[in-house]
Amino acid sequence: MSGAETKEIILDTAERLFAERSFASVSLREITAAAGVNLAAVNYHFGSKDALLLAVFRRRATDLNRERITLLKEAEARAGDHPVPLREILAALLSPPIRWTRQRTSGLSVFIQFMARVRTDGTPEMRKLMDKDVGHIHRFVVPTFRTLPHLPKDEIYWRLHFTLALMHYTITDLGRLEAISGGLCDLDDTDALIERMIDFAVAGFGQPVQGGAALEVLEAVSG
Amino acid sequence: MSGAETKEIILDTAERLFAERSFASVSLREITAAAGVNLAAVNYHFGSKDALLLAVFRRRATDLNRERITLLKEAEARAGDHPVPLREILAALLSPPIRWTRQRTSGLSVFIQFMARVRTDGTPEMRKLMDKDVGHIHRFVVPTFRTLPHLPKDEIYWRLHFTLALMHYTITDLGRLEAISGGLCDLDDTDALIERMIDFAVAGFGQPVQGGAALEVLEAVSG
DNA sequence: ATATAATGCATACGCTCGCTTCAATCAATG
DNA sequence: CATTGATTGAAGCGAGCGTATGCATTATAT
Repeated sequence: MSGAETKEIILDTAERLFAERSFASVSLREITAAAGVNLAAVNYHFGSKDALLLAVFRRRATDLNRERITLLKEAEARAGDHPVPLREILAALLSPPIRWTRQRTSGLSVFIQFMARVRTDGTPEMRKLMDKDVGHIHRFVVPTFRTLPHLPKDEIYWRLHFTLALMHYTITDLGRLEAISGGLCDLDDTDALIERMIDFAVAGFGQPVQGGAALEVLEAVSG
Repeated sequence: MSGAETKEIILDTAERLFAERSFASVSLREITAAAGVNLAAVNYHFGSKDALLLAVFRRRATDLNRERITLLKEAEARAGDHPVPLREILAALLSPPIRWTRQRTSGLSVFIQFMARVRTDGTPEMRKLMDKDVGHIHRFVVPTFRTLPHLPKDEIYWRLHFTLALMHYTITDLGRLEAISGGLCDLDDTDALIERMIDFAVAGFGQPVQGGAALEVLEAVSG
């Protein structure tokens, strides 16, 4: 096995285990045993456990955001001079991570769960990783302002926050839905799942502002 | 200091630390040091670290669900023979944990974050705790079926899932919203926050079913 | 007041952790 | 084939972990 192959196997295994359990509860011995490599390989190739976590993150994070931005730019191109329909902005934001989650063959799937864990595992290493990801959201805030000019900006932030909630919770706790519904909900149709989620979010954006009606937004929302 | 006092202090401190960081990354030495008690006190009063986690959970979980059920029953009483307005069902489900989160003086606040961590910390101990909480949701599913008889049941499950997402994400990641919005959003007005969240969810419930319109639900939703 | 139980405290055990060391092995090069 | 640099393997280090033990201290009850 070449050195590069060893690195990849370690990254894959660590990504999977970190996605499943908390950073502190996964030991290097467990990772290396599952990966079939020597214990010392992690420190040789990555330097430390913390650095391994960072490497897992780095390997895929840029890909994900690139995919989102590509979708957003396509939507902007389609819109021309007009504001981008909200539905398409949200689709660019939500569909890549959801799709990644659900293509079971690829390592991208577990990476999304890994990301979700990073957001909730309160260790300092995790928080550092999280902060690297805040800036990308702003790229989606700006076109949303333009699409929904009648909504106060703080209201848009709130509703984007709730939209991210849908995504985040769906990624981490879809199994819970299966348990609650007794298997009634079809979790395998990814496209339908994304549509459902976007429908829900778009409806949330379309509601009038608290304390005052703003029905104009309904037009912009439906694009 | 009496034995009961010691137990309470340990529970408070453990609850806080477990809310902040992952179960595995918080050591008994850290807990007992922060609590100002002896290291052996945990094993004396609770038996083990796992048992301490369980005790933290037990102490408050019943209170939370009792409060939710009380609100739901009040809403049912007000409704009489009519279906309970969706808004009130969701308020009963969402407002207790959100209120608990935001009353900074009380330990209830950190307990909600503790619960949120339990849901995402993938350790086996945590999963056991999670499973204890599934059943309570069903109490809210049934009246929702009755209020929205035109919606397919799986659709209701989906939208309840999304609603729980709003709650969960808001509890865990409100700081993120503050960062993204640059402090624009007012996070201190709890009532307004709850209203916003319920508005968003009600709007999501009010949308027509995928592939077909069902405008009747709009009446039921607004109650 | 004295006996008895409950609790607090300091310490230590056994274990696993992340990390290091150093010799063995492999691959490529001259 | 010998040499060299990169990688792997096995063993072990000190530190921190959860837990157990033994004894001091305090509270309770007769």
